[in-house]
Amino acid sequence: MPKRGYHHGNLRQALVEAALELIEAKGPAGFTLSETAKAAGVTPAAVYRHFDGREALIAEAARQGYEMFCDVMETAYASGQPSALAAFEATGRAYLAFAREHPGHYIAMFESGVSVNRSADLAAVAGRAWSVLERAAADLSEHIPADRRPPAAMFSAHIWAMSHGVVELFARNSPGNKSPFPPEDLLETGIGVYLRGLGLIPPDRT
Amino acid sequence: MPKRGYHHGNLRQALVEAALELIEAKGPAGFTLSETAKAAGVTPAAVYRHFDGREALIAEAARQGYEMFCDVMETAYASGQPSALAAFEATGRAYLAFAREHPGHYIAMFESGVSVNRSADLAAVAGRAWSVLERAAADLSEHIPADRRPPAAMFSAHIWAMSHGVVELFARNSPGNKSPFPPEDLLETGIGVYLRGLGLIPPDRT
DNA sequence: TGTACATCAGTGAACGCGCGTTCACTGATGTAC
DNA sequence: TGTACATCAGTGAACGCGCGTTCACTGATGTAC
Repeated sequence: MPKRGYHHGNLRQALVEAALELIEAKGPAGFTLSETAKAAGVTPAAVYRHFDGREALIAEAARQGYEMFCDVMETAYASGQPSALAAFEATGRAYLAFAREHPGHYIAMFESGVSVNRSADLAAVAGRAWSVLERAAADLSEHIPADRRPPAAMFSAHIWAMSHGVVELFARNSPGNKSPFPPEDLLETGIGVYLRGLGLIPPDRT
Repeated sequence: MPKRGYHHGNLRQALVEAALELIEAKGPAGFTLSETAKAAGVTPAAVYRHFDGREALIAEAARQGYEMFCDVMETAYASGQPSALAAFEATGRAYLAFAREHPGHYIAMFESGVSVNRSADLAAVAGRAWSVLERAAADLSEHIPADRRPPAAMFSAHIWAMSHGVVELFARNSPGNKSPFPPEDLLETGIGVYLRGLGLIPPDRT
């Protein structure tokens, strides 16, 4: 880290990180441009050297989140290859791990109210993330007889919905919303039951 | 409706309804006490005749939501009896129907940041809602051999997670987040696959 | 039925606050000669 | 190496705004006599 004088050096990224910490600590509504600037040790006006405004800052945080999310999903997918099942299960675990390790990013991506269509960049990277999950689902569904096979998009939508639901309802340390089970277990078993329902894993495997 | 003069007549409920419409239209962050008062045709200060403040107003909206939610869940559950499966499926459908028909309530309940432990009333009614789903799951899981039976709480957590995920990701008209399938279908098929995974419905029923 | 009065739901003005944003500026950095 | 200068990242003061909340008040309602 170079000396910190009048010029910050890398304020842009420092702002994104300060924003993420605030979002993580106080939720999407708790984030303000002014507080973010203060947390980065800078005047609110300085933010405008790097971003068009408040929304652009959150959007950049979300974009970086999607970028990382793509990476972890792709890595997980590759790690399970050539087994379609192993690849799929790895992406499910990666999803939850991402949400837990990067709650600020996750909130910026899904709960900040920033539309994914705000910019072409954002839409592109979000689409990439989506497609990893869909590819994993499509690979896996090839093991299902064609006449009983649900569309891969529906398959992945189910998994995404369950993953997101587990994150929102049980993986947040929201006061009083005590989770009856560790969210990892909840998601793992939930997906397990679901896959068994598709006939993709044997009925009596636990 | 009595004449609308200086005294409103039923301002308390009118405020709750105005708040719900605002939440529905602009999301949980878009809700403000002042705007709610204006929408009800009243000065912001008048709100304090009926509520302790901003939070108390949202909490009351959430409470009424949980109340209705309990009712529809219980009705759905009863409607499927004595078949545990029919009762369970009806509660799933009722969940989504509630979220779609009463988005303001749903948001107040799950996305407004109001803790369910804010008051004893709220906690009690939320617990009741929770328990309907759990009871439906418990009934149904009795048809599973004891050694392969997941805890009913886990079972219902899975279903709740998938339901909530479908609502959040696919049942909102958020711009650009186009749903590939109608959310009703998504949830119905998702739960169907899940139940098949538990061996609760025959493998080749569609 | 009519009058006096208590009640209390709603008014309207005011408050302090933090927000996002703008603007002319200043001072550190780095390049040209 | 040293000086002049352009660049531009950050300052600090100011803005208008809407927020939640408070307060003394006013005027409609309904009850007692």
